[in-house]
Amino acid sequence: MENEMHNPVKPLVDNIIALRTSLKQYYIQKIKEQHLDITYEMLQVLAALWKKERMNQQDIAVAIQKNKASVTPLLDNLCKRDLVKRVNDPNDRRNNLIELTLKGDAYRELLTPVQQDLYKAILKEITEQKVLEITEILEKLTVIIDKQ
Amino acid sequence: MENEMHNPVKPLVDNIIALRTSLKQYYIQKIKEQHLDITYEMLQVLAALWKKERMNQQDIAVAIQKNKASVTPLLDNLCKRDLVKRVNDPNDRRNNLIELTLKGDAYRELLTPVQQDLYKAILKEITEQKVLEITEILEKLTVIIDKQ
DNA sequence: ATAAAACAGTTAAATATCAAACTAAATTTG
DNA sequence: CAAATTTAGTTTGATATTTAACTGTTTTAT
Repeated sequence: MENEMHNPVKPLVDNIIALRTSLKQYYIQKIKEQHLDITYEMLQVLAALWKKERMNQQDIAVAIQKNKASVTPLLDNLCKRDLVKRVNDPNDRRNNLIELTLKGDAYRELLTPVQQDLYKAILKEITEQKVLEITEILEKLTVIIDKQ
Repeated sequence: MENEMHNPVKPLVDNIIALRTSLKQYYIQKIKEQHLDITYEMLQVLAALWKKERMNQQDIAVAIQKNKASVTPLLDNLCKRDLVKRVNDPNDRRNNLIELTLKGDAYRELLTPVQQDLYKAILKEITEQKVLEITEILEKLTVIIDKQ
């Protein structure tokens, strides 16, 4: 959002949006280089499942910060590509438990290095101390905004 | 993106995405409170035009960090709502010059306070010095990521 | 001057997003 | 225990996003 006032927060907001765009573009490019037929958003789902298998769709929605109505078509597309499968939960028939297929798990080996490369590149130029410090401030910022 | 390693960059990335989501949600809520029939993305276009009138679509795309193919339907929707109009550029017939309508300009009075309120709320809890500092680091981060 | 390249915008097709309304299942409450 | 509420997931409808191919216009280079 822009206006004519001089306010230091405006460039900050712009940079947050730009940074998120750059992150997304980074992953899109790496996915393309490996000729994988997935989107950034599908990668977000896979990454969440690499961390914790067998989540239901609601858990996935929370983990990747999306609306549960967005998760339904995302999982449809991941199933179509044989990367995950939906499994009934016998203990609570409302749940779809989401499981990685072998292919979905194999993508881990292809894509976690991509993540690690980026993290290493960042830590080569910014100290861990600084990273922790701005993480804390961004967290605080999120709280402030959510309070409004 | 997640994995099992302990890496301080992971929480930073998560916070960037969360913060962008919070920002978007903040504006969506304020738009809703005023019963305005626009999306966050349309607001981004309007805000760019409040700063600089009569941009072509390419300029708008750059200003709001979107693909030019995304800008076409965005402007279609803004025209449909009578907030902007497309004007032919006699000097370069490739260009659509985008102009605010009276209604589009009136939205400025409704929505710039929303922006200012947020900026003030942030500066009440985080010093200007800190804001400038993290802006600089985020800028640096974007450069690092784009270089990969 | 003309051919090639660059540029602005649109379109198509696939995907993603969100709110709201909905179904079905589980839980809470009186 | 039955009714009310909550929860998980889907659907719908409108919008946004991306890449790639395409049209028309302008600029560049020979």
